[in-house]
Amino acid sequence: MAYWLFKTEPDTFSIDTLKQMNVACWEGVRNYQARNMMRDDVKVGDQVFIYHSSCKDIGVVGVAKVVREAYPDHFQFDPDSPYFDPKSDPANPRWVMVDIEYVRHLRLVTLKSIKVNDALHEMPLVQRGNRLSIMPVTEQQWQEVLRMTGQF
DNA sequence: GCCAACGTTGGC
DNA sequence: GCCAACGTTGGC
Repeated sequence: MAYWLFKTEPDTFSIDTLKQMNVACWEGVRNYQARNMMRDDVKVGDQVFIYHSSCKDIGVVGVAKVVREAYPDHFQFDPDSPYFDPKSDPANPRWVMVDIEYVRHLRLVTLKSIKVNDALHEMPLVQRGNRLSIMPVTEQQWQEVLRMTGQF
């Protein structure tokens, strides 16, 4: 079982929305590196940190788990969707999504606190210029973030 | 709102 | 294949 971190802007989709829906598809990833990880490496049962970006309280806010592996993201074919990609061929879809299920909220672990934690300085999240919306998390990093919540 | 960093696009 | 222009991300 692997660990991941998924970024989301809470104004668009938050951990609270995920809790309400219980299971949600993770649509709208339009970056090849992130897509390749979703397509090849994200497996049912993997655990996911939900991270809020571009907002007041930036950081890790909860946990989800993967319940369905990569399948075509249908929003790429919807001209009314912000995720529409006119260059994607329906016979060979360019973008995929996975489904995740809500597990729990966490006490906010801020980006600021992650940045100053030596045990976490190798997380792609805090590496210079990183903009990946989906990234792997090691077992040690996962445990350290959970520890930082003070809940475990 | 600003802007640094980075990915993508398209002309050549 | 190069690279300048452009668009996006995302913290501040």
